[in-house]
Amino acid sequence: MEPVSMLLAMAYRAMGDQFHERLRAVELEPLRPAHGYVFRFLAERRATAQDLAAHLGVTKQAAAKIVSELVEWRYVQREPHPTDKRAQYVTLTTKGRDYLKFADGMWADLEAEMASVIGTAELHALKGNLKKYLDHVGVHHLRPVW
Amino acid sequence: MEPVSMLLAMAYRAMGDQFHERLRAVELEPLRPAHGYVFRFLAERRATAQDLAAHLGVTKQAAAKIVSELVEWRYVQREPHPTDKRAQYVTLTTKGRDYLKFADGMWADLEAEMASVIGTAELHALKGNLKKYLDHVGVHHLRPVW
DNA sequence: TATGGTTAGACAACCAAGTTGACTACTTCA
DNA sequence: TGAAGTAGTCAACTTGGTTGTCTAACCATA
Repeated sequence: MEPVSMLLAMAYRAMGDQFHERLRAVELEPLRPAHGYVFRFLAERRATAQDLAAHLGVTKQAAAKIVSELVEWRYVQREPHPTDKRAQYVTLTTKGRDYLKFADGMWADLEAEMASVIGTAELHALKGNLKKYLDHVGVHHLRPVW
Repeated sequence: MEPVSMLLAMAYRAMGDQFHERLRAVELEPLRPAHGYVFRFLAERRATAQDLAAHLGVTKQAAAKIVSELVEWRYVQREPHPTDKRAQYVTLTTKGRDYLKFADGMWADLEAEMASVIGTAELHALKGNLKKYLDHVGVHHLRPVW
């Protein structure tokens, strides 16, 4: 039997491929996986470009480039930082939140398909065990898989 | 609860991070994930650069570059194609097979750690369900997650 | 058996997404 | 209040890919 690592990679890639295939049908701007990680991060907090850089695991210059792109496409906007005049907060616009909602819907569809294949209880157990493992290794949030 | 897609990505990335961390301690050449996919593919068959390109989902030129690199490091070697004078087979050297064995051992260690956290039976069920899903979506072998 | 279409691999020019390094303006702390 | 550190920008470079072109070899068919 294949190692779990390989099965995890295959399953993740299979879902991701279907996600992007469905996405291609509707989207305008060429959104890449990195953008998804940004949206998801910004959904939970206000963040500076530096915060994003740390989260994505890239340099601040790379993060700044991504932010500029997303600002241009109006998915995010810059706001003055209340206390630090050097910094700017980056936040989701309505368009950004709408996109995230749409993407979450597609992920949920793919999850439902998985549930229909392996069963709801099995899916629930699978998720529970993955969480247990993640908790054990101390991973608590999604970082990019590149 | 997070979507499965996210849990799969997190778990895969968590295992991958540990793998590369352990790898860093011993390796000489700067092997990247792409190389792992090449080794694993070559372990099962003789392949031309074109076959590799198709498997990796990159152009033949990109595949050729990777092959040249691995030949230089002596992980793989080129062999004349028996019937097609244009083509060359790429095969693993002893060094390549040794590396693969070593890597598989590390993946097995990480899997054992997972088993110790969630239980052997649970791990077995998890793998079985992932395979069932992969079978349903028609994915039968590992393609790179980039 | 000649010939036209296809394919494997090499070479070159280019591109995208990251990097490092340097700088300014502002912040923080002893 | 001065020195060290930090947010963001600009510019040069690196890397890992791309497209485009070419040659030699293959293969189908008339």
